[in-house]
Amino acid sequence: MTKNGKPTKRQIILEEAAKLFKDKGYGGTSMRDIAGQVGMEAASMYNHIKSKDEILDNICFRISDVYISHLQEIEQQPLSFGEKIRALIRMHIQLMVEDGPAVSVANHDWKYLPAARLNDFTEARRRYEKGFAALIAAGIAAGEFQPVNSTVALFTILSSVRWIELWFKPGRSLSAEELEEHIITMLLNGLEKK
Amino acid sequence: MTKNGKPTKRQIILEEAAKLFKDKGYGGTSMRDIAGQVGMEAASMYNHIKSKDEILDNICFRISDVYISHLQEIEQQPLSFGEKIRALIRMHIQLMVEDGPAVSVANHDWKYLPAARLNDFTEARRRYEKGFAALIAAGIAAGEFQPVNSTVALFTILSSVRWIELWFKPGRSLSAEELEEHIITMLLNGLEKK
DNA sequence: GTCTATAGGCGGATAGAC
DNA sequence: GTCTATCCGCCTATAGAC
Repeated sequence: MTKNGKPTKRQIILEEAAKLFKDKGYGGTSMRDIAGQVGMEAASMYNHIKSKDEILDNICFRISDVYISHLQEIEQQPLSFGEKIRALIRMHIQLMVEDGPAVSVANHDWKYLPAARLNDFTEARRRYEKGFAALIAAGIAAGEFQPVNSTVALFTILSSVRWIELWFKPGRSLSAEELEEHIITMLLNGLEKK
Repeated sequence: MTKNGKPTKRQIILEEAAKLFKDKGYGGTSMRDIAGQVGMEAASMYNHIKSKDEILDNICFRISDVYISHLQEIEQQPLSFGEKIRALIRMHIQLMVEDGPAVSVANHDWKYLPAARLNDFTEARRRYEKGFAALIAAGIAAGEFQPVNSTVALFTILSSVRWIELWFKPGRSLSAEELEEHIITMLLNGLEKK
C-alpha cells in the first residue's frame, strides 16, 4: 500500500497475476490474461514490471520471507515444543487464508523460476524445513512427542496445511479458527482412540 | 504390456509424457519434448496418439479408476474401520511409489483436461472422497475414532500421502514399507504423547 | 503511462513423400 | 510408421506515436 492507502498499479498487477497463476498455472497464464484482469493492455504493464519472470520471483520470495521470519520469531519464544508446533501450524493456515493465491504460487510454480533464482528459493525452503524438523526432534528428545520419524512428521504437517487451498472456502461451515483447531487436534492427537 | 511383454510405442509415449508433465507441468511440456524422450519426431507420435489432450486424459483417468476400484474392494472387506483406513493409506503410498509420475499428473494437471472431460474427472474424485469420508464418519460413530471433523480428517490424510512425491526417494534411508508405518502412526496416533 | 503495431520464437497439429 | 516441411496461432517483449 502507498501512504494514502491506495495500492499501486504494480501491486494490482502482482495480485491479479497470483490469482491467475493459481488457477491456470504460470505457463497457462499469458501476459494478456493478466492485463485483462488489471484493465490495461499487456504492453502497458511493462511500465510497472520488468518481465513475467519478475512477477513470479516477487510472489515466491515474498512468501518464503514471511515463512522464515515467522519461524525465527517462534524459535525464540519461551514456549513448549508442542506450543511452537501449534504456532507454526496456525501461521501456515492464517497465511493460506489471508494470502491464498500467493501461497499457492509459491508452493507450485516456484519451479518455473529462472535457474539463478531457483537455487536461492530451494535453499530458503530447505533452511525452513530444517528449522521446523529441528523443533520436532527437540520435542521428541524432551519427551513431549512420540518417537516418530521427524522427517515424516515434518512433511505430514506441511502437507496437511498445504492442501487447504484446494477445499477450504472461508465462511462456509468452518471458520479459519475452527479449521486451525481441527487440524491441530488431528495432527497432534491422531485419529484413533487410545 | 503386449502378449510378448514388450510395451507398445503408445505405452512408452504415455509413460515418458507422465514423467515430463510431472517435472515441467502440462503447459510447460511440448510435444517436441516428449518426442525427444521417446526417440522420434513429434509428428510421428500422432500415429500412436490422437492429441496432447488425449495423453493427459489417459493418464488422469487410469489413475482415478485405480483409486475407485480399490476403495470399492476395501469397503466390502470384513475389517475394522481402523484397518480400512490403514489399507487405503497403504494403497495411496504404494501407488505413489510404483506409478509416481502418473499419480502426480492426476493430482496436479487434471485441471487442464478439456471442459467436457473435466466434469467427469472431478465427479469421480468427489465420489472417491465421499466414500473415504463415510468410512471415517462410520469409525467415529462406532467409537473407534475420536470425534474429529471427518472432512478435516479426510483431507489431512489425503494431503499427507500426496506430498510423498516431493521428497521420498525409495531406497534411501526409508523403505516404502517403513514410510507406510511411520505415516500411519503419525496420522492415527498423533504427534504428542497423551 | 497507455496505446497500436509488430518482431521473433515456439506451440500443436497436418500433408504428403518414402 | 517415420520422416521433412509447413501452417497458423499465441507467446513475451519492444518500438514508437500520443
